[in-house]
Amino acid sequence: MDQILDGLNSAQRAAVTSPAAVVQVLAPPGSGKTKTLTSRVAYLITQNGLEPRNIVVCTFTIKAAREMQERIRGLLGSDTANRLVLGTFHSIARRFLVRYGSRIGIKSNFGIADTSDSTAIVNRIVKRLHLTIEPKQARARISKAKAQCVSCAEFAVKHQGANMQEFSAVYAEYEDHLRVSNLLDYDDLLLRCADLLRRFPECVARIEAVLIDEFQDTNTVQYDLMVLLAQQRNVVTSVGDPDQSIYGWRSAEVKNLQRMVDLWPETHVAKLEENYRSSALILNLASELIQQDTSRPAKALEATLPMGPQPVLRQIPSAKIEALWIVGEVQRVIRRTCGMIGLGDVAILLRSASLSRLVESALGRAGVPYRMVGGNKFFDRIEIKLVLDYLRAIENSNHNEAVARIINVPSRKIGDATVARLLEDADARRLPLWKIILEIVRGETKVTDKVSPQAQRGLEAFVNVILSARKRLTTMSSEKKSLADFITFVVQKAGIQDHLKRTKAEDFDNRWANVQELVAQATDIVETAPGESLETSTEVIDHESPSPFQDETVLETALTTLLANVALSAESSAQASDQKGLVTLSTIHAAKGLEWPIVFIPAVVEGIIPHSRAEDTDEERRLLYVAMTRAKAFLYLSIPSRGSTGDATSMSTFLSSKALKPLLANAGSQLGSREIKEIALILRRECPTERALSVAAAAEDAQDNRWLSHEDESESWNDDEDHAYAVGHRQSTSNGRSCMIYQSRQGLPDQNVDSQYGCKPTMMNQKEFTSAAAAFSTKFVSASTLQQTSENTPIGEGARDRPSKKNKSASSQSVQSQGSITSFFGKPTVPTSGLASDRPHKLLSRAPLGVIQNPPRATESKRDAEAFIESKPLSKPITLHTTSMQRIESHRKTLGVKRSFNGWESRQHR
DNA sequence: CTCAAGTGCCTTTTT
DNA sequence: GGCACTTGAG
Repeated sequence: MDQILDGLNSAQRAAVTSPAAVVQVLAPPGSGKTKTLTSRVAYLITQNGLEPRNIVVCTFTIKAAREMQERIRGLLGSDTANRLVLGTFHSIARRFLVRYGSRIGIKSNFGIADTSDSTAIVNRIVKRLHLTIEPKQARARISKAKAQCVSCAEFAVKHQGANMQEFSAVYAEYEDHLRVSNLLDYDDLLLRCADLLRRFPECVARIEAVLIDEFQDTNTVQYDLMVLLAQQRNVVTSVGDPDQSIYGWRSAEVKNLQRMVDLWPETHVAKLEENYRSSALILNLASELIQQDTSRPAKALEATLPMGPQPVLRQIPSAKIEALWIVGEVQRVIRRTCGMIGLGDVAILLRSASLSRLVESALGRAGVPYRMVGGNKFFDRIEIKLVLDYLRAIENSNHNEAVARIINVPSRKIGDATVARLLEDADARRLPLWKIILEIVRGETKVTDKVSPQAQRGLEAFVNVILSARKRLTTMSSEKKSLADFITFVVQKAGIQDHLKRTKAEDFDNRWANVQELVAQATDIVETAPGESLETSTEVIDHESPSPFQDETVLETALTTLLANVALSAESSAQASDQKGLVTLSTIHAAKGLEWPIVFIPAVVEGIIPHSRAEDTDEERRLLYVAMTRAKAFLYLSIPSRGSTGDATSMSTFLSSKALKPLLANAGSQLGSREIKEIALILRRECPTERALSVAAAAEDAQDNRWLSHEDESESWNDDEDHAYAVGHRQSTSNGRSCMIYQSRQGLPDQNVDSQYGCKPTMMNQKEFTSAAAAFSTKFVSASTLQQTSENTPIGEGARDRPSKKNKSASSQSVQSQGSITSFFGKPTVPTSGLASDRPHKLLSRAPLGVIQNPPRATESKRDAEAFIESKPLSKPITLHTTSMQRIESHRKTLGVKRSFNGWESRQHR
């Protein structure tokens, strides 16, 4: 008991120990929301004697679910934690449907249609009905209707316009298609579960308490679901904060907070008002920001931590330099704090996943390992999708979308035209695609007008793959390893390895490694989704109804669970851990509920935050508020004057308020030892010794390594331009002079280099170049070495000798060791994979290397650089080229960036 | 005619 | 990376 209440403040304690059946906790950022919720769970179990397996805990993300489980494990031990019914709304709903769905006509082995499936279905319907509406919009609208519990019949009645008639037709067709295919989409999981619980309350007869995290993000179905789950005892605890409502676009209803109080008038509303996460200055800024929303009720949020370093708002010439600056600042803070702060303490939070590219590139360049959260997932990689689609087709052959996607992958000479005809036929006859294919292969249909002989052979091969896999599925032993074995079998039978070799030659190693990783983790993914208790403790739940999986082999059940967990984006526990010491890149949405000592928010610019397509400005502001309040000690906002496309931008209106100005510094703190001590206090970490700090400070000053390198070897290779060039700009560390390096494709001095940096480029041959380099007492890699390196390093080689960032090939290492400036030329993979493989490095062989000597203090460029570093406005913006994904990939390869199940690191999306 | 491969456009946020 | 569209090979 003491252990549960220990370390809670009075408000938290009041909420945790409240005798009221219904408790609504209003918990602003950093006020101990999770702590309160987990303590409440513990309290209900130990004090009120509730059974763990009769308690439902709903979160919105897998991450939150896992975190919750960890915390409860810490309080009550694994046994108890594992017995809770804990997970995302969707996963809990799925579990109920698997168990009891048969009562409302849902087969227990239903599949889950993900967004791409839904889109494909709607697409085909729209085409088939020759409608004019936009499929994507239609899909979004269906999802919205479902989230608000509007069935298609209701919708048709409510909306009578011509456009709406079309839409209702699509809605109806869509529902029909899902039903026929034995599929449920994300909204169905919730909707049908609510349906089930409404009609068969006995399914939740045993539920003694329901706890909801991030309650402000519930939509109508989820709210209904909460009420229905709790209908037996009406014991509910919700935790939320209207200020952090950022899912309005997903039909979240903040007014559910009020609905809850209206429904249960005895609700005890508990307000938490003390923040334990962020420094006082960060909190000041965030509060000031959120108060711009005048419709919002005033609210107290008190800082409990010292002031800390002032939050920074940085104006930066371009998005590219912004990325470089972020990396530089990360490294500076880490150096200055002598290891008190590490890479794992850093998060870069983005409004949209697509903003990550430049940052990734800069991190990659600097050799900083990172991981990504949000955005596209591991499971969205094309090769993973492929394997999963095979598995889905095997598990449920009615899954038209999966079948259609794999039918000609690897190529079986079945073209798009054939597939389209087959699909059309399937739709017309209301039969699954698979049945049509079977008919053709078995010769039951005359096909000459539909399918060419070669396509016929292809179909036969395809059917063979699926059928033999299915046979295997029902006959294979059901030992622990068998799921992995089964997937391996499917991959072999389908010829996926060869297919990847053929189509993804340059990246085969990576792709194949991904497939193998999926195989390796399959069992883990099935087993480690938190709180599978509804399934595992079947004996206790339900005596009268037989196990839904009665007719299936263990292996089939495992496969079904694997696919469901994948669709609900579970990650294996192995992937979830093992990510310490990496910088985190995340969307702001995915960062909710998390915290880091250092937070960067790039591109706080009109059009991005608030997003140009956002409908609700206040929600965009709350988004920025959520992002800011993730920070414990350091908060950096930045605004590039030019976006990645080079067009001018303006500061976000959220920041232009006069009230915010005095709260923001324009450059990072100097980090004197007094400040660092305060930071140690904020982070509750041990402060480095005075001595260590002064050594670090001295080293920093002596090194005076604050030059930003604008060098950009790979990005500047741009065939579309007359002057593909690369520019380096760095102060030599040993003699204090600065120099510039450039490389021109034509071997001509480059006008851009000239005007941008305000100094004359000097052309040199290789020999002159080398001696010029020596004059800077820095060794340069020679052009010939470079060429050799490139040739000796086959494309894709970097991937083979992973893991870890130390996997730079030997040649690269020797180059790197020659001095700081060589890192510019020193990465063999840059020329190697930056260029198309069929023209091996001809640009390089033609290009002379040059050094431009830059007389100390004389040039505009130097003033620019200095001004930038001293954070005075630049006299002239420096434009650099935009980057491309391919090149980022090559950086990642060079670095051996960790693959992450939850990563963008490869952003293929199907 | 069919299919494969290439080009040029676009890309908010998530279960 | 997806999608619509074009081009070239068989």
